Amino acid sequence: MKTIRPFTHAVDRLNAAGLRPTRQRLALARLLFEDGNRHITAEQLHREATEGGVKVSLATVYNTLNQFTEVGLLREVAVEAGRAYFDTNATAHHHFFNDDTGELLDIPGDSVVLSSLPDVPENMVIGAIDVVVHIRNK
Amino acid sequence: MKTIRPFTHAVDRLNAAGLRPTRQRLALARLLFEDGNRHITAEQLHREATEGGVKVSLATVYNTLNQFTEVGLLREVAVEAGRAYFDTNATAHHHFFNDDTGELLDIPGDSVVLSSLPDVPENMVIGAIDVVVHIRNK
DNA sequence: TCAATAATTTAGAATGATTTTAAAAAAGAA
DNA sequence: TTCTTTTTTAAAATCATTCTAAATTATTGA
Ligand SMILES: [Mn+2]
Ligand SMILES: [Mn+2]
Ligand SMILES: [Zn+2]
Ligand SMILES: [Zn+2]
Repeated sequence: MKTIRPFTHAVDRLNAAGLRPTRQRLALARLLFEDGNRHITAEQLHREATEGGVKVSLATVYNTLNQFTEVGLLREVAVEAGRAYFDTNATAHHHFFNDDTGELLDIPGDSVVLSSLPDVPENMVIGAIDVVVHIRNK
Repeated sequence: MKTIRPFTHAVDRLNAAGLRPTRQRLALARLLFEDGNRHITAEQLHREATEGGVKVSLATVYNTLNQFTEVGLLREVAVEAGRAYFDTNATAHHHFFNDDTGELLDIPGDSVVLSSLPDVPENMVIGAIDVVVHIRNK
């Protein structure tokens, strides 16, 4: 008996998001979501697709990553100027960033706690809180 | 009677950092440090200099911002891919980032407290912790 | 003071990431 | 099938940043 889990298949995610399950989008969705959470750049995903025999242009990889982000399947994480990382875990969580290797890593669930929040400026509201813990070897 | 304060003048900062106090570096140092803390991009600083009658190339603005960062007079803050912000407060502190306007703002001293830190991966050490609180209007 | 030397600045080219354009291909509807 | 809309794509364009190589400026040490 099969347990019903949401978004088990890439095609379901795309349908739920109102995006046509095209060959390219399906292939990229599989690479992104089929093996647990990932943190990846457009270039990395494009290389991975190409090496895996998926014929897709870099422009489409960018389009797709941006579309997935718009519909909430991904989120963008800013760790250093110049490179955009996409995170397959779109829920609120924080990151280690290895400054030496450029690797982005999730910080486990509740191991970072913000015990107090600052007063937000007049007429402003908090959208998201990003904590990046920079780490290096040794 | 004059109170002796460190780095009151731009020239002192440059000397202390072992950087020749050239016309361009002095002008940029004044713009950066003479009116309290600032968060600024290379383009912004270049425009400000140019409008203020200081003749300096964009390449030199980049060179200078990078040099100042290397010697610890500035630090770089990553808030969104594509743009590098430089912060005249190089000590540890956190930021509000206005996603609508691109304005970067200090969070007052101790109003953000990380009450617990994550276990750092094997053979790794924490370099810095950046907290960015994204805010928007209304 | 003055040339020799070293550091700095600069215009413009180059790079790298990302977006745009406009046309071809694919997908969905009828 | 056709018709219509969406998607993909190659190539060009854009934007931030760095590099190159030559010109300028600052420092050194007779
Ligand atoms: Mn984007
Ligand atoms: Mn830099
Ligand atoms: Zn993550
Ligand atoms: Zn700051």
